[in-house]
Amino acid sequence: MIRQEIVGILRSHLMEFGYEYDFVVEIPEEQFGDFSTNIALVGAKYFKKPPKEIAKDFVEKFSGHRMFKEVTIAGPGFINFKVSNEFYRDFLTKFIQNPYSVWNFKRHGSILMEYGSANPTGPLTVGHGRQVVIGDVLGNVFKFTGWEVTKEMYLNDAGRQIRLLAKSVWARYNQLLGYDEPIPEDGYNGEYVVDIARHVIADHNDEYFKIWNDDVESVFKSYALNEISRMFDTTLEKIGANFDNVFKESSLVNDGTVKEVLTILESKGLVYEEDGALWFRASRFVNDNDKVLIKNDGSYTYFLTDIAYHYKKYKRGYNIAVDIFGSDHHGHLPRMYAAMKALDIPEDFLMFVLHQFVTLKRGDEIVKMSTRAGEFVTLDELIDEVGKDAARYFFAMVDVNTHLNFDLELAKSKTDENPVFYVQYAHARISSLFENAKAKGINFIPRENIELLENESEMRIIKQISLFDEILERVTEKLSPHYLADYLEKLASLFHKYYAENKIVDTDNMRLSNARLNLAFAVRRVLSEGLNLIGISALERM
RNA sequence: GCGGCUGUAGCUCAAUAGGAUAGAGCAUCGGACUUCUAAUCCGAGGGUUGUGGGUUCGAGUCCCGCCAGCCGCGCCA
Repeated sequence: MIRQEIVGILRSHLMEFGYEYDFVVEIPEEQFGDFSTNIALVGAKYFKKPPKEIAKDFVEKFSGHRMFKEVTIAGPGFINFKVSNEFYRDFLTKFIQNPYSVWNFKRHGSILMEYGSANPTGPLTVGHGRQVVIGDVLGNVFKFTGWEVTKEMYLNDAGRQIRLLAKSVWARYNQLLGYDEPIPEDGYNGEYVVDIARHVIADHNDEYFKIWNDDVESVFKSYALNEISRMFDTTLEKIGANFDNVFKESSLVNDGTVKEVLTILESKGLVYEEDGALWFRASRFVNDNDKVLIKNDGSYTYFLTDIAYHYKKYKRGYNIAVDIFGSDHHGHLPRMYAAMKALDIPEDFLMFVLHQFVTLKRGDEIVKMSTRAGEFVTLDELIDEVGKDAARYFFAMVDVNTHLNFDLELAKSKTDENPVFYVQYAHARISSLFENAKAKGINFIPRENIELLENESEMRIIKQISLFDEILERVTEKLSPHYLADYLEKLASLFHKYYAENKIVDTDNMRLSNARLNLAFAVRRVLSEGLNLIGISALERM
């Protein structure tokens, strides 16, 4: 917020000088000030003057400006700003009165977030967990910053994999009834497959023993789907993922969207037949090979239904669609962009977040997760072991592009090795301050005595508070939630330090106590908003 | 072979559109609880940013080559 103001002022001064070019206002190392700009350095080639002289011209314009305590030139020509205490105190007062008056969120459009999409053929994995948390947090932040958000999960209930699962369940069903039917090749081996078979037996006894046809397949398919959906729901609830909608692949076939898309592509001459299959001319739009839409056995590829899904997303009126996948799906991107172009859907409609993989560790030991052998650690087990808060925090705390090393021992530990509690503790600490104040007969009055705040650490904290909206914007621009976690840790750290150095509740100095409680109050507000967005609990007491 | 991501302190990670002396946490070592919660705080050590070139006032960041790791390159999803 403050940064935007500085940018604005600088830009208008730049225009007065008769120039227009890009520059940055950033937060430098503390010794240099609160904010800093390279406007004079970048301007050298336009002004045709040395950066330091240009800087001087700018600095003159700032003399006597109420917002700043100091504007100086340093190094090769940086202009450094030190914001006045008065300005910070005004900011704090406004913030406490109504945070939304200082949070600079515009009204944005509508956005459809798709994530956690999985074949309903087995339990959600740890990898899905990362994806779900990234999606959930991004969705929360988008909503908070003024977007209309729909969080959606796509269920691939129409393809070959779900049929394989049905057949696998049927094989287990026969085995349970005493016939040694082998699991199909590429089938599913996990224990949950046996559980589903048990359900079928409970309801139908040996009705389908050694009988396999299309009708039987659809029976087993629906048992499998129901069971797996229930498993998904349980797990998703445990990790606190709030989907607005589950979208079934099969609905695109049933409501004719797939056909509609095929018709459009055909009418544009973008499909052709070869080897008994129907192909899409992806190579016309992107640097990739053509792709199959309909296989030679007449069934649809995942690609075709996914095109239909995205066509439908666009038709549903969203401004932007964000898809979150594991990085193993990056091969899917070019063909999707090609399809969007083919359907005349604007280029900036579809955005992807590809997150890197998760490695589970127990101390130094890597935990093997092999899906085929059915010996994976499921997301469910992970949450049971480390808890929702730790799981979410760990998934949200690193850049989506960074391979995540998830240390189970660390996530579980209740010691200060664990970064999860740091922020929560700051929140709990402040809550206890207020209890303490109350017990000592200090009656907290919002916005009173703020003029008594004057030391460096107090100003640092207010500055950090003032950066909240900008950090959230960054989360949505860069599509990575880790900026928020970093921010909250920094704020918590500043507060812990402040707490250690200053007595906040002090009956010998009631007015100062009230001033400091105001500051603590604002910190707690930001912490709880931030923790909320990440989806972990803001505790009153620890 | 081609493509995507990654390589930063012993470990896990940051570094805000190319900015100033590359920062945190953990671990290690040394301090701080008769005083608002020590799940905290203070201090110390720890680096040729994988490697070799290039671009410029300035490179962890951009370009080219090389090395290493992960992931793709299906009529799987």
